[in-house]
Amino acid sequence: MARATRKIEILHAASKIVSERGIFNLTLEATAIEAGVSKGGLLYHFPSKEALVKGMVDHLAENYRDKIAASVAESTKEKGKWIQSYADVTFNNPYPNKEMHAGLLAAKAVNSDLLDPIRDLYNEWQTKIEQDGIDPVKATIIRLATDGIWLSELFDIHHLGEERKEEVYVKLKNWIDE
Amino acid sequence: MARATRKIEILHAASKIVSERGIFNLTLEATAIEAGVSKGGLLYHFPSKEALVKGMVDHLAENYRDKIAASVAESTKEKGKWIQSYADVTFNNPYPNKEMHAGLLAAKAVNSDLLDPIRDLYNEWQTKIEQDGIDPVKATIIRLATDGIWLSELFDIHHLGEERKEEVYVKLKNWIDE
DNA sequence: GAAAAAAAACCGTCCAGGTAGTATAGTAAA
DNA sequence: TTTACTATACTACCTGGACGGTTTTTTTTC
Repeated sequence: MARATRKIEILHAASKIVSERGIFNLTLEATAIEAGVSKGGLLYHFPSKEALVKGMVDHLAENYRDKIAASVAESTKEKGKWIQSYADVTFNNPYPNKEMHAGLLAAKAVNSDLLDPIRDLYNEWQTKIEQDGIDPVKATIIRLATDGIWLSELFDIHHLGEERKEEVYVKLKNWIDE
Repeated sequence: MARATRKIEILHAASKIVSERGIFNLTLEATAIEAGVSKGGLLYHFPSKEALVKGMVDHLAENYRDKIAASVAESTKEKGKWIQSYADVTFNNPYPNKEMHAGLLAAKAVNSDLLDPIRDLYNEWQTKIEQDGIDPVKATIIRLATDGIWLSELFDIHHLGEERKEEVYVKLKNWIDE
């Protein structure tokens, strides 16, 4: 194995293009150039554009799952560790979120079915969050609010100031332990 | 055919295509066919694809603004009528939301600057929501949670069951008046 | 442990099909 | 006369993917 990283490099390149230049600029050639590989080389790893986008989504879903799981494993809380971890990771990790944004947009554009791994992820989390020792409705609201932050970052629609964002974060956190 | 409606029909057709077939199928020809107009006719109203997408966003921003404003005007509440209206409209109006989804995705794909009218809208609402007689952090959380519903509908990621959605809605509503 | 064979990783060009936008000539109604 | 279109043809360009190579790495054989 020359290096399993080549595939990953290509996926990062693709995400970068979507983030910085938009989905219409995600072409095979542009991705190849960004990744420093030839078009043929790219097609060796991902035999079609759809395969490339599928690769993006699968990869980020796995990453995100691990990230949350690691945070949960570290937690010493008795109740609400899942929702706490979900909020922590989303509020404090701009980087994987950016890849997530790119992956979601690309998948939505190319073929909605490619979003299935994300759907699975959400279903898993929602189940965990609802069975985590706190009121499931409350937990769901916290999840939704966290997703709301996400939506505004995805479209750059309305950035809460850092201060207000922090206030929201603290209030949600306290609410978990109430 | 009535005059002013043609442009709007074209915009609806464009939204429909984005919703049902994805952004890559939003071509000038497909839009013209869907709207029952010739390609030349479409280009008469919208001289470029970007102009078309701009039309989509401008139109839906205006619509949404009116919708919320109407709900606020109807409200008899003293406090929290803005956040209440925002939640009401978003939770209970699947239709304009669909157009919003299409417009957001199209604008994000074609040219992020086209999202400016939506940004203005959000800034206006956020200001109103924070100056509406209730704790601004609480109000912001409710807004975010409402946006969270939106996110999951946009990507069809995780549909809360109707029951849970209703529970969330009720809890948020009660929280406003607390 | 070196040579040979096989597999994996990668290159770069070519092409058919599609798309935005232009051009033009004409029609119908207000 | 202007506005609001229809219909068709055309251009200039881009893109996905096929294809036939080449190089690098791994495995097998002697």
